[in-house]
Amino acid sequence: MFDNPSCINCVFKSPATKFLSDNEIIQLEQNCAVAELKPGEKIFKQGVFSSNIIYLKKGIVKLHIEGPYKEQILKITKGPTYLGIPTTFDEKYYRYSATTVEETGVCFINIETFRKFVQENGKFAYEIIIELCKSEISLFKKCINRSQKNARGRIADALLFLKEEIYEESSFRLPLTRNELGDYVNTTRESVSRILNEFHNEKIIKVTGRDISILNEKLLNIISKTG
DNA sequence: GCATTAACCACAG
DNA sequence: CTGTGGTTAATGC
Repeated sequence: MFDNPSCINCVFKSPATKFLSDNEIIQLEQNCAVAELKPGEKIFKQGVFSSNIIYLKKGIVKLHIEGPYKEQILKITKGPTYLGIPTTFDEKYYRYSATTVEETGVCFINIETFRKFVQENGKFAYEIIIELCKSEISLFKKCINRSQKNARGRIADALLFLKEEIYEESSFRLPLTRNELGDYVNTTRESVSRILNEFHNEKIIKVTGRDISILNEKLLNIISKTG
């Protein structure tokens, strides 16, 4: 499952690691483990001692948290990106979980090594900050989406997000079950089912099981804004 | 009151 | 894991 990585020649090198010196790259290689994960595998789990920063090279991942009543999917993200910085850098335990939703390549990076790069290499640190900023802004959007829109609007928003930010195509296969999509946009699986069917009947999207094609993006945009 | 929205429940593929 | 129908509670004219 684990291989010794060759970071210098990695084709998935992150913007941040491009600023590492040769010496630092060697340190990275010595303090990092690579793994290929199948869909549905946990990368890390809420409540467990956190000791690694994860670099997601490729693949799609859901970040989720066990709330007082039910599961909440916080965000869906794809590589290349780092995972777990907020919960590993300054916290003892993972405050949320990360689970793959498709074939995924990850690197587990020792937190002390990562911390050292941030402290000693300004350009590296700058790239990390940029990524954290983007993530926070995107979460602000989701916050508004979840709290100020009706169910149709929230689902429309999620479909547009998947199209634009994840797949970059109008047709894609839902990475989540209806239930999980509900956990993502704060609704029930029944409502997700019904609304996807409504969109289908209104010729806004084409739904075949988990396969989605967006037919009328303009209308979907309007729905995502107004419900 | 009346309509709309969405959650909850139950049952069936 | 999904889809559907009935019911119910909350909210807004």
